[in-house]
Amino acid sequence: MAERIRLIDVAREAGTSVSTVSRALNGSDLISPEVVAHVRAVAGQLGYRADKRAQEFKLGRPLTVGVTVPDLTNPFFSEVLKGLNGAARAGGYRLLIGESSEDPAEELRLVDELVDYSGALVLCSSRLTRAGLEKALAQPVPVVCINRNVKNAGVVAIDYRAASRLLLEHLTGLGHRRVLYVGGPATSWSDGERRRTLRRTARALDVTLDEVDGGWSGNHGYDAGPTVLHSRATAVITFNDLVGIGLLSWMYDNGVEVPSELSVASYDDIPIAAYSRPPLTSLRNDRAKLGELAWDQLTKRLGGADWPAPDLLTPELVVRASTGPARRKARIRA
Amino acid sequence: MAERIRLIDVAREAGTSVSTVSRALNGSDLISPEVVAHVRAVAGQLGYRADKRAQEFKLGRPLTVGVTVPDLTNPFFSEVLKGLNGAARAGGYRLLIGESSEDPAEELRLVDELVDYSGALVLCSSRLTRAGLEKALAQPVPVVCINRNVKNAGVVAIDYRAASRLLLEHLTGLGHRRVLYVGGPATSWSDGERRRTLRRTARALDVTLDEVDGGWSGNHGYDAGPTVLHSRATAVITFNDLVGIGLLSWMYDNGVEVPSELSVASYDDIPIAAYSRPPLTSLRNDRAKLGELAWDQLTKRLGGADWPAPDLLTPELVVRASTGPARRKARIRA
DNA sequence: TCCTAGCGTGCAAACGATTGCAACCGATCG
DNA sequence: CGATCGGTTGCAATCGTTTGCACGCTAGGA
Repeated sequence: MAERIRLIDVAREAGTSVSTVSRALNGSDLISPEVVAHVRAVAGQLGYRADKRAQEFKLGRPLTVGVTVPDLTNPFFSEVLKGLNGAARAGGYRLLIGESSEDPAEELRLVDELVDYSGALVLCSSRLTRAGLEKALAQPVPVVCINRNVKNAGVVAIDYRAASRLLLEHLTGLGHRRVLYVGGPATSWSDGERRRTLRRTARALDVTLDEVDGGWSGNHGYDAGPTVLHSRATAVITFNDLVGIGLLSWMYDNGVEVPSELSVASYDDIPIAAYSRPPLTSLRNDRAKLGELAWDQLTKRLGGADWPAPDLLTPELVVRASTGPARRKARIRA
Repeated sequence: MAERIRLIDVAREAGTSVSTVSRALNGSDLISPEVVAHVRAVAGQLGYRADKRAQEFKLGRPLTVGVTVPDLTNPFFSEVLKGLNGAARAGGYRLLIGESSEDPAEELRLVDELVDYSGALVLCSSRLTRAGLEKALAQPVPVVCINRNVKNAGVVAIDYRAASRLLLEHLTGLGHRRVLYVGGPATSWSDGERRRTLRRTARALDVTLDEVDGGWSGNHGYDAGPTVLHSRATAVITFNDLVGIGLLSWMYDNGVEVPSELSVASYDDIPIAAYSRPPLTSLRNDRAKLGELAWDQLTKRLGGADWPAPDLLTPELVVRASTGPARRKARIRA
């Protein structure tokens, strides 16, 4: 916890002015090589480190990106953060992270706070209301939305149309004609997209699609067990893998064989999807890439360009043991 | 993306000086109530928002806590972050998060960078070498270590002595006399603690303890499958749940019945531990609390006090279906 | 009526860096 | 030998805010 060495300390020690030291350290060509060497030496010896905050303050824009996520503990968001963090760091930026706990009001507060420190904002699966989003976009910094489609902002999202098609075609290929979707949080744009695209594709494939509300966690999936059991569907698609794994667990606990009695498939393919029993059929998407693309859009925009077209990431279906041929008849139990 | 309103703009509009505006807005008692009201009104009307960075710059210490974690996608760390984030925000601080990717050199670089912006540092399960840690502690900001014991720093950790005892007593209670520990990353202090306390407790309980190296992910656990199978242990303790679930998966794929042929238990009890097949016996610890305690230590220290004594969190054993009575004879196969 | 006390307000310095501009130096050229 | 020029260097302003200090005004007491 030593005292901080400032520019002026180096200057005094080197017998020059602060401006000379600043220029020498920043590689200006207006300074004679000997002086540069000398100053560098002195600075090194004193252990001088520029006060980044003062630097950025003087220079203007903060080299910080504010990010909001609904839930830090959700692997989906962790990986997006990982990708974004890596890209931003490579670009000399840092991440200021805020967690909204799935609460739109809290997210709005976060945005308000983050913008004070950030030169740009990334809203990850924003749960904001439309009005809230408007407010966020009115902030004096560029905003990128991940998994939410908005005008006048950068947009990076998963191609849910392709995703839903992959899922439903896989299931129809196995003979399923009646599919149940266990949904996510009502505030989630991507849940809406999943529903919209599923409905549309179901119609095209002549599949009957039912929907029930769920949530975003394993518990939500577990709790949906009874409802799923009493539905007439032979296959279930869950909002995400956490819900899917929770549902599998309920099925196991209640003696329902997967996939012989019921097929389960899901979105996201988080790492543990491969380790559930049975391993979960899911849609792999490159979440880290989502973060990287968000950063790309941001740099373009910060570079003065207009917002690029939305980046859509096409997922890939990973078929595992949780899906299989449809059983012949509806099971009636309990 | 409108122009920023500064203090001077408000002053001009209100017909006073910047100092008056500043004082009025900050609630100084040196200003007459009418002026305060007027200034407040004007500021509100103009939509003035203080430039936090300028403010903090002037005021000194940054209201930011730098945090390092080995891996953002590990649920353990996500939850610690969640707790820390909540506590810090409540205290008016923000989190600047860095991910070291389990790499000590990268962690050192991160520390170096984070101190430029932070008034305090939290190292979460630091993978730093001893020398690296020395350097980190030499930084001009207070440092708290989570799950790593260091002098001259705040320390918050899980009580591994209690943890290992709970695990081994549970297993010996089921008749196991030979236990294998599948270890974590070599750079992990907590892996060292797990080993140390397991050995010690094993000696006390007259249990034979073998050890093999593993890692921190599901893949590491899966890969350890063959080694585990060929060992003479009837029960396995894994470094964490991810490793444990990976191992369970290998056992399943290779027809080894858990727990009848082999018991598996682990540390941490992350949410999905309850949803593995079979559900994993594990040690529940309040990870969010780790983050909160780290913040508590920090505030005390920032308040001028010395570092408090280390906080030790005692975990609780959650017995699930992955552990059962020891089989009678060593299985010899393959 | 004059002095003083005290409240309210504004000026200016400060935080630590960057940078435009002016000044100064020696050397070169006319 | 003096003017000029190119190459270095330092002075001072600046970013947006807070705050010590001094100043002016009003009111109250002598």
